[in-house]
Amino acid sequence: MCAAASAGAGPKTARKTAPAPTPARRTQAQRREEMRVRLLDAAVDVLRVRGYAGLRTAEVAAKAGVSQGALTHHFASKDELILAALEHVFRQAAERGTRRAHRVKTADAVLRLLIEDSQEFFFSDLFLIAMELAIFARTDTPNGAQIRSISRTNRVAVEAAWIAALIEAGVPEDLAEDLLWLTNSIVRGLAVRRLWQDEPARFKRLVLMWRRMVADYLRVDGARRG
Amino acid sequence: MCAAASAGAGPKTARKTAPAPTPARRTQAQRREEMRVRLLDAAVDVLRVRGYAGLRTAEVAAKAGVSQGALTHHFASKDELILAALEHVFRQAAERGTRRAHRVKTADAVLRLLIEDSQEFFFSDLFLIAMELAIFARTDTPNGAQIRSISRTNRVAVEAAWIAALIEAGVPEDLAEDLLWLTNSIVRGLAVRRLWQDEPARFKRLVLMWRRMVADYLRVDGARRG
DNA sequence: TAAAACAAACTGTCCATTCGGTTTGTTTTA
DNA sequence: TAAAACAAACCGAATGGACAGTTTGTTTTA
Repeated sequence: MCAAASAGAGPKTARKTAPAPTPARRTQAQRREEMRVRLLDAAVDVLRVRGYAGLRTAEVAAKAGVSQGALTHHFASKDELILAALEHVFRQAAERGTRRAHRVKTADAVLRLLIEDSQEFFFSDLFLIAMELAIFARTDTPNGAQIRSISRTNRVAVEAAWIAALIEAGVPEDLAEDLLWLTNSIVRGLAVRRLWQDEPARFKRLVLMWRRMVADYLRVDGARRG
Repeated sequence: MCAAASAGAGPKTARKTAPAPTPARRTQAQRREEMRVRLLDAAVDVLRVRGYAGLRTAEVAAKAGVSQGALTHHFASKDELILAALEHVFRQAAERGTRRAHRVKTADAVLRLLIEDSQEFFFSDLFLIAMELAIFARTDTPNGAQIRSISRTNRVAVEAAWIAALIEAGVPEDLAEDLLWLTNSIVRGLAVRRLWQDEPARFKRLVLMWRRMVADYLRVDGARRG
C-alpha cells in the first residue's frame, strides 16, 4: 500500500521447505507497516469522532489496541502522527477521485458526475477534518504549511482530472476551470453551511438549480461562440 | 452598545451640584460595563490572532490590561467568556448587515450589494472565528448548541433582510430565497477555499461570472413567466 | 463601612513525552 | 544449523509542563 517503508525489506527467504509453521510470524518490515497503518487508521477515526481538538494520543493507542509506547516508537510526536494520518487518508481519497474522473465517457454525464464527486468529498468527514486542520494551521506556523500542503496537493490533482474530463466533454477550455471552481465552491459552501443548518432537501434542490444554470450558460455561451 | 448587560444600569445620579470632581469617577454599572466590553474585545482579538485552540485566558486578561482575577470576576469560566464574546461581535455584525440590506433602493443594485455584503462577511476574520467554533462545537456537546445558535440566529436575521430586499426589487418570491442561498454558498465556498489557496484575482472573476449567470437566469425565468 | 471591583499567588488536572524494561525478529559465527 | 549477539518492536508506569479555575488579599465606589 505504502511503498516507502517496504524499501529494503524482503530478501527472499523462501529456502525453507515447510510453509511457515506459525502463521503469525511476520518480518520486521511487515510488522512495522501493519502497525503503522493500524495507528494511522485509528488516528483518523479519533479525528473523525473527537475532532482535532479532542484527539488524545492515549485514545489513538487504545483504539489501535497497542500501548502508548508503541505509538511513540512509530511517531515521535503527536504532530508527526497527525501529519502522517492526513497524508494517509488524503492519498486514498485523491486516488479514488481521479479514478472516477477518468472513467467518465459521455459529455452528458460529466457535469452530473462532477457534482456527485464534489458532494461526496465536501460532505464527508474527511473534508471536516481537513477544514479543522486548515483553520488550526492558520495560527500554527511550524506545521501549518505542511498541513495545508497535504490537502491542497491531493485535492488539486483530483481537480486537474475533472478539468480534463470537462474539456474532453466539449466544454471550452477557458470555461472548464472556472466552472469547476464555481461548482466546487457552491458545494463546499453548502457543506459548510451544514455546520449550522442541515437541510438535505434544500441542498438537493439548490444543487439541481445550479445544474440547470450551468446547462443554460453553456448553451448561451455556445450560441455566442457560434 | 451591548444592550443586555446595561439593563438595570444608570438611575440618573445627577443631584450633586458640583459636576464631578475627578473626571475618572464612574458608577459601578459603568465600570462593570466598560470592563466587560474591554474584556470581550480583547477576547475577540485573541481569537483572531491565536484562534480558538490557542486562546489563553491569561492572554485575554493581559491584552485587556487587567489581572486574571478581574477576568474571572466577570466571566466565571472560559466558556462563558467565549460565548459572550461571540454574541458580542455577531450582534454588531448582524446589525450592520441588516442596516445595509434595508438601505438598498434600486432593483439593479440589490444583487451587487448582496454579493458585496456576502463577501465582506465571509471573507472576514469573524467568519473564520465562527467556523472554527462551529467545527469545534461539532464534538463539544455541552456548549455546542449554544455556539452554533449564536452565529446562526444572528446570520439568519441578516439573510431575512436580504430576502425581503430581493423580493422588493422584483425577484419572484419563490426564487429569492434560493438565489440568496446560492449566492451565499458560492461566496462562502470561495472564502473557505482561501484557507488553502488565496487567489483574489480568480475569486473576483468567478464572482462576476456568478452575477452574469444570475442575471441571465432571471431574464430567462422572467420570460418563461410572461 | 459594606459591597463590588480588581490583583496576584496558588492548586489540581490533564496529557504529551520519556524511559527502563520485555518480546520478537535478524544476522553472525562456530 | 544452532546458538549467541544484536537490533527493532513493543510495553506501561512515571514525569513534568501548561493552564483553567480558585483563593486570599487590596482598592475603589456608593
